[in-house]
Amino acid sequence: MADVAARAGVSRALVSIIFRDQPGASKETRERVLRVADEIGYRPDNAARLLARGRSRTLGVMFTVHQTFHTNLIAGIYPEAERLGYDVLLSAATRSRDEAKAVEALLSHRCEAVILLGPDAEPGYLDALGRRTVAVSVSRRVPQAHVDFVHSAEGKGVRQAMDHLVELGHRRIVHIDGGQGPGSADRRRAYRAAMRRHGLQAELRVIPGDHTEQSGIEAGELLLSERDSGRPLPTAVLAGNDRCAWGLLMALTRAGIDVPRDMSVIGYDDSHLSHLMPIGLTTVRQDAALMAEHAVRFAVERLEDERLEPREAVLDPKLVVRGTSGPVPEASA
Amino acid sequence: MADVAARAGVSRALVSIIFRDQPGASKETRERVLRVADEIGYRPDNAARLLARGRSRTLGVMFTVHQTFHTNLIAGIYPEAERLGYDVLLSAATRSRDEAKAVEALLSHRCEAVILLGPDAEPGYLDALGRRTVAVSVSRRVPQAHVDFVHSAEGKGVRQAMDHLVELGHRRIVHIDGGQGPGSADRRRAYRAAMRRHGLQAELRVIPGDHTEQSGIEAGELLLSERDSGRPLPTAVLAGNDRCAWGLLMALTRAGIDVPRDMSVIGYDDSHLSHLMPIGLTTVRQDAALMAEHAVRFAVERLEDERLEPREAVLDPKLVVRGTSGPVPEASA
DNA sequence: ACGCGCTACTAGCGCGCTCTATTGCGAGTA
DNA sequence: TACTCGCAATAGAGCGCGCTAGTAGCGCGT
Repeated sequence: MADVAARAGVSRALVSIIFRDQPGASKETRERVLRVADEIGYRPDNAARLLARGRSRTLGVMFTVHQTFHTNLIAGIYPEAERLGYDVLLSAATRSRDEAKAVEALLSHRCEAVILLGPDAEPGYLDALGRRTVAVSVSRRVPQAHVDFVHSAEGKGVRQAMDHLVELGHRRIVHIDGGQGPGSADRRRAYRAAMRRHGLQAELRVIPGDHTEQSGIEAGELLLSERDSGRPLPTAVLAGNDRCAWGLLMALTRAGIDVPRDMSVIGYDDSHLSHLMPIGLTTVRQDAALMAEHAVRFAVERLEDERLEPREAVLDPKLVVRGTSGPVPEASA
Repeated sequence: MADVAARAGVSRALVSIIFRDQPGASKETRERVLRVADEIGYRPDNAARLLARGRSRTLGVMFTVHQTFHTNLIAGIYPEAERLGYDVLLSAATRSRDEAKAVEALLSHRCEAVILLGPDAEPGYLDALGRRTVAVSVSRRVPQAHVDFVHSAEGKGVRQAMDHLVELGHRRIVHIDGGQGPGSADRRRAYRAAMRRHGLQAELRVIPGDHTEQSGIEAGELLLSERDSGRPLPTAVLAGNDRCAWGLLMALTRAGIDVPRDMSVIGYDDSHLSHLMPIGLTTVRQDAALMAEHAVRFAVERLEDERLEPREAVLDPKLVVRGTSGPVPEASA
């Protein structure tokens, strides 16, 4: 920076002003300085900036490798952060690197706030973290922790999906559970409520699973083996998420079950998987871009007004009807 | 830090020494300082450290959202970097944020080197970047650029896969291409060479595609529609990668084609997708952990010895035989 | 008595930048 | 002429740390 100043015949302070796009420099000087900087390849050093500013204007994002939905969120976080003048730093939690470690890395790089994508940490940790810094939890609600929450109204999404299936004449509707995954508890509860509301409590059935393709495959194999021993297949399945639905479809297709003719399948997330099958997966869309936008806004607003208390955003998901849901099979109608 | 020093009754310098785990402080003082620091919640500020040190000991990693293989690499980068005493910062390229932008973010945060996972940028840019800083390209080879390369011997992997298929009696082997994707050109070339070597040049066929499930589905539909107009199906397909293989399997299974009875399918990457089908996907494993390790080592070694020239690591991939490859169908034998 | 080497600790500069306060200067006003 | 005003530009402190060059104290041998 000093070099640039010397070469352009101005003070370092003026160079600083120019690189911060602040008023206080004439057009000509501005251009000259920028040109000189370009010539000698000068680029402002962020670390020093942060240090001098006291504020880093940087948001940290903790995510989990292998979670497809997280990548959608990340894609949505960048533009919103940029719009609000914040920088974004990413840190991944992996098998050998737990969430706390990923968060520490962010904090030590002076992130002013952390956005946690589907955190799996215990409530006590989240609460402590939320009191030490501004934290936002996406996709996971932990009411007792001092952090913002952004998630979708799981209940509403499930209800829409269930209403859709019932309207198509389905009665034997099974739910494959998402286990400990974010939102699963709410989805399970909403499934149960919907079954009761439609007078189908006798048909209610939850198959344990998790948010992986593997659990969909296993659930499918379970259902198929049951069919072989006489129990009728359900006419519709509400999967815990898209990956699970995808695994289920795999198992069904292999067994010659035609979806949606013989069975309807509904996923959850509207991830990129949904578009893969030629017929498309009927699923519940969680608007990742909107969730990301809220998460960033919550963080930034709390940073800029310390008195603000953590808030909660519950976004409405939307049923996206594609090819894997259809009327109930003739035989069962 | 000054607070800690005051509270512990020592100088700032000593606190600094203790937090850097350097010799020069007695056991008792060390413990006392650490205890005090813990009490007032002090944690060293990385940004200031970097600034003062001149060296950041931080590696930047640019990756692309939605690339499953990248997440495996990331998981492998962390432990190796930690082992060598380096910190890791992640920056994602998305639809609205190109690679250059992601790299700039890393550089402005004082990363000493950047590791580019499957970069898609043009050679000129890579070369310029490689001269400005230490850069490592993983999965993509751009010989004319001044950067290290880590990739796997695509040719060897393809050859193993082809030998495996030929040994099983296959002759009509089609390759679905990976388009511009990293490694595709080599894989395509190796496929051609293998076909010729086995005297199958007459059967040689490359279907254009890319590294997505969608392209696998489309290729599958193409093959099926050709069958309907009389052209026999290939007995085996070598897909551009696992995602493509997965899409192909989807299309085939839907059409009642049994894999591997009617057709063999081989993927590439050994991503987590490979384990999803009950029978498992025969694929070529690229050892992500090993690639990550090499990438980190290349970067670090070049950082610590400026005279070092960029190097290239070509890792041997390994064919993993699972359930989607089998002997050629009776009728075609 | 002296120097010597060792450990435990400290003073204080500087990393590259931001920011507040201040100066210089030409134009507008009374 | 004397003044205020506004703009362009600058001086200089300081952000939180690392690091070099020290100092103080102590046991040792001569």
